[in-house]
Amino acid sequence: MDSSVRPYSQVYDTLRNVGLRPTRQRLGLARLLFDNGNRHVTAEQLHAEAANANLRVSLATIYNTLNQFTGAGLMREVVVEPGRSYFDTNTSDHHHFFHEDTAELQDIPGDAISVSAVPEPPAGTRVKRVDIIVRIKG
Amino acid sequence: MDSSVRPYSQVYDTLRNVGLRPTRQRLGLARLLFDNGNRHVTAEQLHAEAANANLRVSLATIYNTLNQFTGAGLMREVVVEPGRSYFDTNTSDHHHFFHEDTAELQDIPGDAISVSAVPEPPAGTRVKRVDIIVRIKG
DNA sequence: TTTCTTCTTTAAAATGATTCTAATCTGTTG
DNA sequence: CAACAGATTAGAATCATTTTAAAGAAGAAA
Ligand SMILES: [Mn+2]
Ligand SMILES: [Mn+2]
Ligand SMILES: [Zn+2]
Ligand SMILES: [Zn+2]
Repeated sequence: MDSSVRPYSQVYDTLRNVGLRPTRQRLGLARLLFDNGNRHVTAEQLHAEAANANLRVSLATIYNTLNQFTGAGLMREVVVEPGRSYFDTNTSDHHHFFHEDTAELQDIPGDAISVSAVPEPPAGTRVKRVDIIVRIKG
Repeated sequence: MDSSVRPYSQVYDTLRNVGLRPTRQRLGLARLLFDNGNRHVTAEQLHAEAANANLRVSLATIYNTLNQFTGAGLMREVVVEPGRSYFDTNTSDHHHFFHEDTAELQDIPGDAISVSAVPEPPAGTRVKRVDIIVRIKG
């Protein structure tokens, strides 16, 4: 588990497990995303971060990768504002504060909040997910 | 209260009250929006509906009007999908089912669902609104 | 009602996020 | 290594929304 000795091995295996080739770009992005705790990033943010980390990746690849990671269940998409999407490395059951001033997301652990008595979904439908967004301002 | 006698008077007063000139376009859109129970519409949907009702309004005016009505507190914006916004004529405290198949919103009355123990917002912030989206599929 | 001012509407262009295209490159497997 | 499938990328395209700036309509004053 010494990341200085096997720097890429964990994400490498993760990528293999979900059927994605461990390319230089995906490995680099996976490290940025998963090696630093839970993250909520937009494509542009991640692109800037990659550039900053000397990882050359096109914006198209950023989008491809975020969508692939999300499709593979490694991340999830959070929609709070019209116009742009956030991608969340925390795939466990949880909810969010959204800081309207700074446009930042912050986790609310799943057990710190809960919905009482969710009404029956309309006949013929089933609940896929319940999203709670607590919008806050300075 | 006979709408065939005073067809526009209610929305007319509403517009005056919020400081918006009662123009032909705003009056027509307000009738489409408010005279038929609660609605959840996208700009494109309302534009099509207006055309269908023989009301000539540009798409730019649709956007202007939806944003002005929202700013005036006559409607609110609901964000559930990346890429487009829904505008809701129901301004009371309530939440939503979102049908992922049909991309339609359906109200959940405020008293039919509630959040237990919303955690304290981070220091220096206050809660502006809590949005609950119950995502459902056929 | 005429005039004056301010607000509104609109076509068209601009913007911004995201996706697509199609050419080039790279990882994997034999 | 050879061959192929899959991945990356620059740039174009798309789509929702906003902006621009010119023309039109509403309200106030006279
Ligand atoms: Mn997506
Ligand atoms: Mn808006
Ligand atoms: Zn999260
Ligand atoms: Zn609603």
